[in-house]
This record gives sequence, C-alpha cells and structure tokens, in this order.
Amino acid sequence: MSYDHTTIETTWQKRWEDEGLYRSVVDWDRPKHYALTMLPYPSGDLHMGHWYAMTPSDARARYMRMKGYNVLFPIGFDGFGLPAENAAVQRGVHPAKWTWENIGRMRTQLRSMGAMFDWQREAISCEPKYYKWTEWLFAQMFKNNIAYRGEAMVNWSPSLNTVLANEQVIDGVDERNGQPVIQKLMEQWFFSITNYADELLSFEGIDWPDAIQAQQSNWIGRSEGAKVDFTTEAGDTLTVFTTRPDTLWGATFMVVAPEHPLLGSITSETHRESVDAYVDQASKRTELERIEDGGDKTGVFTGGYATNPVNGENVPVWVADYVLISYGTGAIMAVPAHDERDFAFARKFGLTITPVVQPPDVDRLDGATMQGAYVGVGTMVRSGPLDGTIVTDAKGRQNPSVSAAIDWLVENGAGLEHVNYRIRDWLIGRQRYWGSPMPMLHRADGEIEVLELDQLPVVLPEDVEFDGRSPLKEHPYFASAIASDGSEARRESDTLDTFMCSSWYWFRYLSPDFDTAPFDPAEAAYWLPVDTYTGGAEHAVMHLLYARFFVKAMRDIGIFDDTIAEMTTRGRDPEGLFDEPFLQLRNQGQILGETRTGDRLVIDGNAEGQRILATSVLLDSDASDDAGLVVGELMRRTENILQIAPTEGGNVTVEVPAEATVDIPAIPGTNDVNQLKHHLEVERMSKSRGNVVNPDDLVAKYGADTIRTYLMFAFEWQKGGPWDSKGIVGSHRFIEDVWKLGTHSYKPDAIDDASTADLRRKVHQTIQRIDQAIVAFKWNTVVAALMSLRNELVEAKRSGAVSDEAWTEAVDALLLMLAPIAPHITEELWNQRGHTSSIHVEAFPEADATVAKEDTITMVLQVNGKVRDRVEVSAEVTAAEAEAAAMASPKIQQWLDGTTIRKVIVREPKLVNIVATP
RNA sequence: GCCCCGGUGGUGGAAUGGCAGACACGGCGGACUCAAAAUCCGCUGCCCGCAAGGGCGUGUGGGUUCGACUCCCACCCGGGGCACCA
Repeated sequence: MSYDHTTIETTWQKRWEDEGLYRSVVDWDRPKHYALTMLPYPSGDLHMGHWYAMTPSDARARYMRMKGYNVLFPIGFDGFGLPAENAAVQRGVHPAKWTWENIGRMRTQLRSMGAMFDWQREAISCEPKYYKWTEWLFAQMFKNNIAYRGEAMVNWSPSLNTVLANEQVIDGVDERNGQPVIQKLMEQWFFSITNYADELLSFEGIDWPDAIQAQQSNWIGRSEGAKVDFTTEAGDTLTVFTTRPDTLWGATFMVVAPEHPLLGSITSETHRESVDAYVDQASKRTELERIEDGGDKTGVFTGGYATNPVNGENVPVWVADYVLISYGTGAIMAVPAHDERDFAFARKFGLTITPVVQPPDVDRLDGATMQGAYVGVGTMVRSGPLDGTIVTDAKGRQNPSVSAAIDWLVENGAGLEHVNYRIRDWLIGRQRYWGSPMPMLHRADGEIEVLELDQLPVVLPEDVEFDGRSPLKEHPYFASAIASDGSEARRESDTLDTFMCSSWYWFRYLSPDFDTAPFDPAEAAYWLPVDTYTGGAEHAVMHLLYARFFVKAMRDIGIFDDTIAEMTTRGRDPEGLFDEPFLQLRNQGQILGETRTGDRLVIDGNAEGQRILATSVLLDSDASDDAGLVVGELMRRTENILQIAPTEGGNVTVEVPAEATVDIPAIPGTNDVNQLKHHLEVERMSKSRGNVVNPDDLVAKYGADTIRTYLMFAFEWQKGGPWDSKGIVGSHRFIEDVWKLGTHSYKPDAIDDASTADLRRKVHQTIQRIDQAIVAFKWNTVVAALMSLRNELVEAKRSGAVSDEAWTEAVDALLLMLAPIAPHITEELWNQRGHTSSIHVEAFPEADATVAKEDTITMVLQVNGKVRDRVEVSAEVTAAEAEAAAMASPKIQQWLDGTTIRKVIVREPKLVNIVATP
C-alpha cells in the first residue's frame, strides 16, 4: 500500500477531534504543562510563518504530553484591529464580517496542520463575552489608579486619525504603516506602566532570551542621577535631571524644551517675539524632520536667567528643540565642556565653556580652545568643595564624583537623588472603531464615571458607516447615556488599544465561557502560569512588555486572590507564581522569501597569468555576459580574492586590490569588497513582494507531516532564513521511508548478534540525543537524529541480520519519537501495527544507558595535536593500555622517529596525544 | 555612539576544550529503463599526488592550552535594539 497523505491526514484529524483526544482537563494527580503560542491575528490566510512558529510549539507540547504531563495547548484569535477597518474603507466590507470570515478560513487551515489545539478553549477577543472582561479589567485598573486620564504630548497619526503608543512609533513613523506621526498635547487614557519600570527590569525567575531582556532594558532606559533645582528671575523653580551632577560647577547655561511650561515666565519682553517664533516653528516640525537634521542644533535665547544652586552664578536660559519635553524634566543644565551636544550648541552660539573635569597627564583644559567635549575620566576642578574628587567612567553612585555631588546636593538642599526612566506611560485609548469599548462615562458636570460589572459589556454597535474616522462619537448609544445619578452623560468613544486584548488572553483560554470573572480560579489554580511561550521577537517591547506589566498590575489589584486561595487549598504553593506571565520564552526566526539566483558581478580589469586583477566590481543581476571582462555569479570570497562562476566554463579567480572600485547598489554609500559575500538576495516573505509560499498548496502536494518535518529540519529555528523549495524533497523522502519501514513485515535472514546490538545501541543513543535536543529547542538536530536512525533501519532491512525484537523495538521507537513532529503518519502506522490506542498518549521512549553505551571506541592518536592514526579500543580501556596501544602503532612510531617525547596526554578511551620535539 | 546576537563546504546547517563539516539539499559517476520520472548504489571542504600519503582549512590578527569552531583580547563584516535620553 502506498503512502496516501491526504486520506491519512484528514481521517485522523477528524477522528482525534471526534474522540476529544486533545481535550485538556484539570487533573491534580498529574503534573501540568501550559504551552502557549502567540495569539494569531486573523489576517486572512495562514502563511508559512504561522506554520514555522506553531509547529515546534505543537511538537514540544506533544513531547511534554508523552513525557507524562497533562498539557494545555490552546488557540484563539486577536479579533480587533485596524486591518479590519481598512478593509471596510477599501472594499466596503463590515469589519465584523471581514474578521469572522477570516477566522473561519484560518480555523480550517490551522486544523490542516494537525496541531493538538484544544478547540473547546478557543477565545476570540472581538466577541462580547471576551471583551466584557477586557472592559472589566480596564475598570479595575482605573479604580486602582493604574489607568488614568491625563494630558501629555502624544503621538498623533494623521493618516490613521488616532493616537499611538510610544512603542508603536519608530523613528517618528508608525511602525506598521510607515506614515509619519506628529507630537500633540492631548488629554488621553494611560496605564502607569512607568511605576513598574524597576520591577520590569528584573528577569529573575524567568528563562527568556538575552536579546529580549536587552531590548526591554533598553526600552525602559533606567538612568541614575539627581534632580537639581535652579531658580529663575521670576522666583520659579526650574528643575533639571542630570546623570552628571558632578559637572554642575561647569553648567554655563540652561536649555528648556519649546513646550516647557515655564518658558513663558522665563522669557523677557525683549525676546518674546523671537521665542514665540521659534516655538511656533518647532511645533510644526515632525519628529522625523528633527531626526533628519542630525546634529545641527537650533535655538534662541529667552532673555531670562537662572541661578545655579551650587555656586550662585547666573546662567542664561535658552530654548532649543534638542531638549525633549518627554524626557526628564524637559529642561537641562548645559555643561558644554563635558557633553557633546551642549558643546556643539555653545560653539554655535558663542556661549561660555568651563571645564570642571581635568584629564590626567594633560595641560589644564581651556574652554576657549577645546576641540570637543571631554567625557573621560579625571579629577574634579573649579568645583569648590568637591575639588580633587576622582571622576571614573562608572555610572551613577558607582562613580565617586557623582556620588559626592549627590551627597553635597542633598546636604545643601539643592537637589535630590533621582532615577529617571526613558519609558513613558502606555497610551491606551484609540480614536478608532474596531476595538474593545471602554467602560467609562463622561458626565455633563465633567466628572468621569466607571461602569460596574452589571452594566458590562458596553457593546460595540455594528450599525455604522465608515469613512476612515471612528463613527462611535456620533452613534446614539455613545452620544447619550444616563449616569448613575440620573444625569446626562456621553460614553467614552475611544476604544482600547488591541494590545490590551492580547495582554490577558492566556487567562481567558482557561475558561472562555466563564461568566462571573475573567477566568475560573479552579482552572487557573492548576494551569497557571504559562510554562513555555513561543512566538516572534518583534513583540519584544510591545506585547511581551505589556503582558509582564499586566500580570503585575492584576496581582497588585488582587485579581488572583481567589486563584491563590484555591491553590492553597490544593496544597500548591502560590509564592511567586503571579509575578510573571511566561516562565520560559523562545522566539522563532523569520522565514524569508526564496533566494533569487543570478546575483551577477561585472568585473573589469587586467588578466595576469591565471588570475585577474580587478579595477572595478559592479553587482548587476541583469548584466549580459559581455558587460565586462568577467561576468558571473560570486561563488566564494576569501579576503579580497573572489571565485566567479561565469555562465560557461570553469571558475575564474579575481583579485580585488584596495584601489579597485566596488559598487553594490543595494548597500548605500561607498562599498568595499568585504560586503560582497553578505549581499544575498533575500527578501522578507510578504504578499507585496509576490514571493509567498502557500502552505495549502504544499499540504496538497506533500502532506502536513512532510511540511512540519521540513520546517523543523531546514532551519536553525531561532534564526530562520530564506525559504528553499528544493530542500523539501529530503524531508519527503524521509517520510516515505518511514512509511516503507513501518509497513514492512520484517523477516530476519541470518541473525547476527553484533548487528542486532548495533541497531539497539543506535536506538537508545537516538533517544538520548532527542531528549537533549528538544529541551534546547534544536529541532533541526531532532529531525537529523531521526533521519540517521532511518538510515540504520534501511540498512538493517536490507541485511536482514538483526533480530525480530530489535527490529520491532527500533521501528516503534522511530514512530514514537517522530510522533510529535509528524503526528498523522505515525498514528496511522501505529494503528496498522496493531495498537488500539493513540500513539499520542503513549509514553516517550526511555533511553537505556547500558544499551546505548559503546563497547569499542575509535581512539584517536595524535602527535603534537595532529591526528596521525586511529585504533579500535575497548570502551573500558585503561590509561596505561591506551598509551601502550598508541606506542604500538607503526604510524605513530614513524612520526616519533628522531624525536624526544616530552609528554603524553591520555584521555582514554577517546584520545592519546604525544608531545614530542626533534 | 551604546547594548544584544551572529560569521563553519556550492547551500541549509552539526559539533560537553579532544577525529571539523553529523543530517540533508545540490552536484558528479553508475544501476534499472526504449526513454524520462521515481527508486537504488558510490563519490563529493580546498590544494598537491597515478596512488599511498601529505599540506591547508571554522571572518582577520594575537593570546591561553599538550590540544581552540568552542575560552580570552583587539579588529573587520552582517543582523537586531536604543539614541540630541541630559
């Protein structure tokens, strides 16, 4: 019978679902494992990236189940979001209709993967029974002062007609649509994530990739320093934040941001006109335009002065947009002698520069002649009481000068020690339609009222028209409501950022229909927290940071109290289980578009014997064969030597001297020869580039098992890479071979004990390798180990020299170990081989170390670290025997001839290294 | 500028400080076939050599070590994050 993947896969998918094989039920007698894959957005079709992300997630969940864990592996959809509204505007489809149709299609496609999702726990964030609790959670945050309404400079996207969170803006443009955003002072809803900054900087107790930890730490941006109070002429306190309070004595002017609230009172009448003009012009510039200016600084003098508290000196106050209102206090003390930006500003406008840190071994610095700011180590000078204090390159209190300066400020009442963070509060409201409503009322008297549970959910109305703006403000249900005291009110028409929906979804999976709380404590007490979370690293400072904040906030509000009580009743210690959402996080890489062949180099130069000395190298994929002296593909580069494969004939060696010109159009600026190898034609797999591989077509052609196997085998999972459609045949051959082995009725020919032992050893070594590889998420080596076992079985089948028992053990082990990766074919073969229960509830094979152990080992014999011979020795060889065996080798004797042995290193049974000199 | 990750055959990629290149793809040669596909067998890092064998080889340069893809230092290149952040 030949392998018919379509029949096998559809049959088993249906049977598993009918029999409820993947239903997960609380069972306190068994250890639990909560495996989670990132909530997919229902964009329309499942693409290869989803398969790539979810297959290892599924395989690992299956492995844990075979290892004896009670595994929960749920799935759902992130139903709200802008693409649905865009579809409405562009194609006239209602967002709800568009979303639900996509969900329907993706459900079918997800089922074709054969993943062990427990569909009865499916949660969809745009359903009222879900977003009722999103609203309720917001209400709890509001009541506990974690959500608040406040005025701040926010990112406004004119193209989307909504505000965006800081995390959604990169280099002044929307991270999703690339359109510019502008800064606007607006009253908005925020979550005070800033209050959790310090806790979020600690990753204790969780196993997350270094890169994510680094990104989150960068984003939070903790700086230690001091707040220092300067006094303006009008008597106001102008506070600055500085990480270098030790340079206060060198502060020769101050700069405030154009939006600074004290700017008006600082500005003198004679300067008001020019200040107003500057502020007006600055407000019109987008962040993007400012960034494009680079280091060139603009600004004007306010005409006002302030007093430096450390020495009583009057310093001029300037306004300039290189000082940002959103960071620190929006005002700085400028120390041009020791800060690059202040130095550039001072030189441009002719301001005083006073050095207060003296570098070692250099003449006394002179502000008038300095070429740049000095930011290195030295000794404090011109700093009154602190003269002579050592300045190191350490940050904060670690630096003696900073520490001394803070102490001085505190003692003299001139300032306070302060830690500043870069992260800003999470802007949570959106002026959009397709999102969770907010459970808030604005009363006629201006007060804000939060709705109670019995009034939830505020249902999103569906009878609306679209023109790119939110229709909620005008909708009768939102425009007029009655407050608790019977007065007139309007509903809040902002909706919640969809990242809030995805900040708690793994709790909703526990009990998607639970009606009296966001989740059922009886489920939560058993399943929480998530043990393993997998998904893309692009969510590092958005979803993954928000999720951590959310759990901490929920914990502080007391939302887990019932769960903790239930845990305690069950004898499970709740200590520390609600500080972090996901104990282990692993990120997959990205699947890119298929590499285009035909990157061609056009080389001109002179032939010198065998090689060519280039004068110019140009990368031009469309170049014709006669466009230069040599035209062809770059096969290899070693330093400045290129191997070029022309269309016809053998490789040509080209030397590229330093003076030759190299031109790679895709890499801007001056190119050099070192960049050549790295210029591969790889593109991100996306619809717009037309290089998408459709998983549905591949499923039809090869079957889900082959694709799953290939995706795990072809890449280093955490790295990803360009799709290679040719490589899939290797995985397909493997699956076909498994079919042949699994359906073969083995009859031994002439049983040979050594062959039998060899096969058994291979089986048990493979189990050991796979256990290690799965723990490390090294899926390519898991598949490689199974392929290697396949090779042994093919050989055993041909020889007929292994015993019946060994054959059966090996084939069964192969099927069991492959089951997490290729669930359908293994289930079918398991069934055909006479087993009545599912392979997916079987125990994973246990390695027997005694069987796995080698009896003889190839020992390497080295002379001076170079391998000169190999001998077979017993695994139990002693050091003396090993050395004797080495000395007995004729080849080794030859190499030792005429030398003196200095030392013999024996690492039995693997190696003997003889150190000898002439 | 600061922080994180990486650089190994034609390609994807393996290697607790101990045989570099497992496992695949591709390529080459052969078998089967009228032929092709599929399948099966063999070879496949580079260089010298008919061979036996030898030399070189994990981005570059140094170091530690009997021994380094692996550890340390410096540099080059690529990818990602942060950035007039005071």
